[in-house]
Amino acid sequence: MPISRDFFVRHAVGVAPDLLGCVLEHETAAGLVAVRLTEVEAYAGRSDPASHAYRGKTARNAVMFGPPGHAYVYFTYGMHFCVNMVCLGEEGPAFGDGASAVLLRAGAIIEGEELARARRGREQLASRDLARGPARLCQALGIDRQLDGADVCAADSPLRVRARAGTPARSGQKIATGPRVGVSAAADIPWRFWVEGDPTVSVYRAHVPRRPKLVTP
DNA sequence: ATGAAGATTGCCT
DNA sequence: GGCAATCTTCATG
Repeated sequence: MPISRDFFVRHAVGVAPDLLGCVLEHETAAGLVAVRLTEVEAYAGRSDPASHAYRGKTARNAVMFGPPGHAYVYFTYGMHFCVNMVCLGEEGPAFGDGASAVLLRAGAIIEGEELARARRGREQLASRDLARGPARLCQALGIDRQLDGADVCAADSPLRVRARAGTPARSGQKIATGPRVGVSAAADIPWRFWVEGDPTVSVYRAHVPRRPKLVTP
């Protein structure tokens, strides 16, 4: 049974830490893959310079301006997908004027590891690396543009979120926070949340600006 | 129409 | 730690 929509009907900064320990599952003809989430990042809407919603609604980010509890999937770097959970906007219960979301950055595969491994391509990967990173997580679960807008609170949806059994604290886990990864703007705001000590949490990599384009003489 | 940057990753030295 | 891969999106001319 999927998580209640009410879970997402609040701001992303509140939702993000509560998503740790929840399960995201994607069911396809090939089978089902499920991950227990271990790392997420919150993005506020219009007020957040790092958010895709900062400059208003466009064709790409339209789902973020819709109702909470749906997936916002985007394509980046010419080859990778990342998935977010849409939450409530900043300006109250009226949908369409806020657009906050939580980026799912990493998790541990708890079901369908064989399929996840096949999708990831590399046979020699350690289990912990299968969904360690936002684009890897999407690749392991087979998430692509087709799932943009999918309702993760509906039982008949191919992409669903299941509530965690207990709080991380209850199972002896601590939640750590820090600056978001890969964002140049608002780097001082600690809206990245992860399960401390979990081996599936992604390793930090500094963002390197690309070298300038080569001009032909 | 054009171009620069991007919520990244894998492989190289 | 550095660099290439690869293409969509958005801002600007």
